[in-house]
Amino acid sequence: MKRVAPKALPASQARILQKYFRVLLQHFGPQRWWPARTRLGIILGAILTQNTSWLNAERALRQLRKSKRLSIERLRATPADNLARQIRSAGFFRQKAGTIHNFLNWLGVQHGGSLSRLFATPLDDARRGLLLVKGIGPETADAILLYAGRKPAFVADAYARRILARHGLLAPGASYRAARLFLHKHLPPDHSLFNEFHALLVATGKRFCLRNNPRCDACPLRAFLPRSWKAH
DNA sequence: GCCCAGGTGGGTA
DNA sequence: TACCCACATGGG
Repeated sequence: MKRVAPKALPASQARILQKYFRVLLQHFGPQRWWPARTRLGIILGAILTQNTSWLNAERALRQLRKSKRLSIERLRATPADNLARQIRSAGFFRQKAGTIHNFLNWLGVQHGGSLSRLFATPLDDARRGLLLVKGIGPETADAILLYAGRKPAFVADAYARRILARHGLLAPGASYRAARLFLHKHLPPDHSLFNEFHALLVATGKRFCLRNNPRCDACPLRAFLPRSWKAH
């Protein structure tokens, strides 16, 4: 019988992800996210940055700080139209003002207004609860759980999905759910790893993996791009 | 003027 | 389930 050289085992998805993480960390250094100081600031930032640049979200956050409304009680006491005016720079301001109130009211009813109590509940329960809040979808829920709650919930945002899809690790146009499942399946559930990895993917996406103008030739992950990726 | 940015929810087929 | 659309500001 003809002897066939054993095929080299394909690198496991887990190994590929580990490699990406090492390369990105080496290239960019630690990102030390989330760029907000307090848990409440992180949660508000997660809502304010929905489909919005962080610059505009940060302006809104600064305005809230300036008007001394950065507390659960004061935000709850601020009428919706007033709150909307303050966060105008973040765009979708009426919707986001509603979401902030929805979240704080839910927190009051379900967790006695205590973030510590919210984050003391098991990850899956906390996530299910957050998803019941109108205006909080899967990405915002994961950002809150990961960055404010230090829970291992990967934020499989647009940048993460775009990068993984271009590298053939996800199907093009893969859903949030599919991307999150993939990352959770192939990474150890470590919140500090999820935190740093997500932040590094955003750093990569912003600079090199733009929607219609990818700059793969300069990307630190260029060596891992599949040959099939020719859109540049 | 145009495209884009760390999404979400409601409607329709 | 899979699309389509409204929601809105500000930078390049």
